[in-house]
Amino acid sequence: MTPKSRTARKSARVSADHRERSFDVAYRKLRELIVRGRLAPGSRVVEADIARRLEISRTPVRSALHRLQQEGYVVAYRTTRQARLAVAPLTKEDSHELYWIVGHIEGLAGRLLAQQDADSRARVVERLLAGNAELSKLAQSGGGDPSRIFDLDMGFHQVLVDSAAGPRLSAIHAAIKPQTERYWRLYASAITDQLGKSVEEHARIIEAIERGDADAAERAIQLNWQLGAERLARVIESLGERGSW
Amino acid sequence: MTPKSRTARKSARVSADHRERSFDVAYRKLRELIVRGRLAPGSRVVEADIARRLEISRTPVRSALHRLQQEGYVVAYRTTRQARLAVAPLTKEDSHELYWIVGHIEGLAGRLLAQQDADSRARVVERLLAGNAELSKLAQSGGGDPSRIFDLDMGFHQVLVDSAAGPRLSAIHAAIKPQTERYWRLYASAITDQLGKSVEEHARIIEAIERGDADAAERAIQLNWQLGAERLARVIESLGERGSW
DNA sequence: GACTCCTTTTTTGTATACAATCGCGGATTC
DNA sequence: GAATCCGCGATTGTATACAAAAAAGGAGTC
Repeated sequence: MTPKSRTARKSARVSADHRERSFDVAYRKLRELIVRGRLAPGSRVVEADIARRLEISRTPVRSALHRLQQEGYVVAYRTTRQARLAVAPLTKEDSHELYWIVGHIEGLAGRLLAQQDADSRARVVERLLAGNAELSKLAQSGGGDPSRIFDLDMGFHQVLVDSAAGPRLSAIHAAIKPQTERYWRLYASAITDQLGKSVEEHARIIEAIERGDADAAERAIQLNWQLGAERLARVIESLGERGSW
Repeated sequence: MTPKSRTARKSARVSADHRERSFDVAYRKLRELIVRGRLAPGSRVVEADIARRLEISRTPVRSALHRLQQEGYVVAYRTTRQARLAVAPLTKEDSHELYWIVGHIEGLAGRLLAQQDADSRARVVERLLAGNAELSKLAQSGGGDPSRIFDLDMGFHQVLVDSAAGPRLSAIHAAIKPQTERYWRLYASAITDQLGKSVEEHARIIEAIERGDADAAERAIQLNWQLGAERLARVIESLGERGSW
């Protein structure tokens, strides 16, 4: 019964014949569970449990877990012949490494973007300005729900990468960047307080891209993430590590 | 018969009870086949074929292929419900993106290294100097077999990463860096001609690390890879793309 | 009570069966 | 001859059975 009774397939979507591979479903759902914190940092991950929970067999779950492990959402301990997996803990050291890596990856994308021709840059700059203006509004009004802020910030960085990065850079960014959301969520309230600073940093990024200054663009993006890591570290320091175990 | 007759296991290594998971064996062997060019760039990769060739079942082969795909050794086309895999082609654009990414990843490691205390740095510098001296000797004598040169160069970069990078940075580097070997091998003769330049660039990296100048160290490492990409691009230009299809 | 040894249970890794999908070639039609 | 459709072999994705390994528990000993 567990793995979706096979006869009941005709009842699936008729029009959008768009059946996703269970592998992808498992990956997406698991990643979401981890990022949203519904799977606690440090907690064991057992293939059979996940399979039951998602109502699929262990096979696609295993594939998804392998990928999540390689990307860093899940870590293995006792890595002898049989691996035991756990949700990656959230620590100050890890957040530091993670933010610096993302800063460098995105910084490289920004460099490539700043090297594009003026027309392409202008189109991107327009979109970046629009997004950052929204953020600025929320920063000044003080309120605004965290998830909206997060979406806007994510959009900003996504535009950077999408408009300049090649397949490799995009893939690395797509694999790593979402992990910053785990830290963001954990300390959301404290971070959104300092939203104004981030908006200001974004403005400098946009300026550098607009005038086609690749070095400056890269440095500005790195600085944004570097300062973000410092802000996060201070919050972690004052609140204590919530997710190490 | 194909998947290793199960009864014949007692005959395996008696002392070193170190049975590697077939998953890991498959990953290692496949990666080696691709890097050494024994699986041609652009050629189809069929699970069952690999399984037969390695004398294991499709299950571990699939796991290995998933990982290789995520790392970029293998690419998927027709990515609808059924993926079809092929060995990643070697192109000028890809080499450019790859080298820049590696330069940034290693550059970050170099930055961290330059920030360590003077004692740690001195120990690392010593190892780097030794390796680079060997390279310099080979560069001046002109001869020297390419694989020795490659090993020395790889060792140099490996020391950089191992002595400073955290788990995430190390993992990314370990996944991506070996792919540069594919390009190296393809144009080995032309590259080794210019070995002297690379040795000189390494020397600047070592200097920066020695005096603890993080910015300079990072820039020097990036420059080494950036110039490497340019040297490679010139060679590809003159010889034509050998592995695109 | 702490330790060791052994048994039982849980969990992972591998092989294999089967179903869904894809791709290619050949037959058919105009 | 070119285009279209059909059907069959090739290939991938999923489920499941089983074996190896690790962990958990329990009896016995000191």
